[in-house]
Formats: sequence, C-alpha cells, structure tokens
Amino acid sequence: MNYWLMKSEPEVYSIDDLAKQPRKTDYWDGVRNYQARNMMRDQMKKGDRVFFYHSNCKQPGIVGIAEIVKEAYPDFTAFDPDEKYYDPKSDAANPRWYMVDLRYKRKLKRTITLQELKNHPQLHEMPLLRKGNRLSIMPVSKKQWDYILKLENKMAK
DNA sequence: GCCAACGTTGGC
DNA sequence: GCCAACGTTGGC
Repeated sequence: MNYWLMKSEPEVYSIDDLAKQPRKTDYWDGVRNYQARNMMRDQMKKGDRVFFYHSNCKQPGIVGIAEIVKEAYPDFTAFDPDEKYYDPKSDAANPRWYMVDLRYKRKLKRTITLQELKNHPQLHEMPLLRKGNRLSIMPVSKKQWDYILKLENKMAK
C-alpha cells in the first residue's frame, strides 16, 4: 500500500465537502501538472491512504484521511470549455489529464499544521517541507505516515 | 496583498 | 534548444 498527501484549498473543496458526498466519495479533478499526473496515473492504487491537506488558508495542515477507491481514469473536466480546468489539448480520444476517486475516511482529532510538521526533524525529507515544492500530490513514506499519525494524539510541539 | 519559487509558453 | 516573459502556487 502506498501513502500520499493531497492538497486542496478549503475555500474551494474542503474535507467536509468530501465527507458530504454520496458514499463520501468524489473524483479528484483539476490536476494539471505532469509530475502530479504521473504519480496519480502510474502509482496510485486502490486502497492507498491519503492525507487530506488544506492549503492556502489560515491554518495550512493535514486535516484528515481518505482512501483511493478508483484508480486513474481520464479527467473529463478537461474536455469541457465551461470548466475551470478546461484544456483544449486534451480530448476523450487522447486524454492528457487523469483523475482518481477518493473516499473520506475520517478527520484527524486535530489539524496537524504545516508549522508543526516543520518542527519535527524526522519529517524534513517530506517533499511538502522542501523549499519551492508546489505539487498538489506528493508521496508519503510509511515511516512518515506512521510518525504523523502518532502526532495526532500528542500536544502540538 | 506580497513575493519567492517553479512550470509553461513561444519567439528566435 | 535557449531563455525571457508570464502565470500559478501557496506560505506569510
């Protein structure tokens, strides 16, 4: 099983929005970056666990856990000129972008903030904490995953 | 709202 | 293929 971190702006799509969906499941559209696409398309597997991360907000950080329930398939929002993430270079015959389906698992008992993550040298290797990394999808190692989950029950450091 | 860090685009 | 210009991300 692989572990991931996926960013979303809560003003646009929060973890509560995901939890509100029928069967708590929704598609993850709008990835328009090749590196993120490749990880999603080639490495994300059904059953993989995901840290849901809120970005570009007052308290950026990990807010919950989701699960991959459907592996990559063409992102149809790229085909529609009315969509925000329309891409004329992508069409059904030759899709450029992909999406996965995500199911809400649970919220963390507390938000583990970006600032808190930075305070742990054990996590410094995370792409999230590396300078200039703006990928919306990033791998998380099992070690990092377990370490972060343990933080959930501790006081913020 | 600012701006650093990247990615993408397009002229040459 | 180079690289300047531009757009985007996202923390602060």
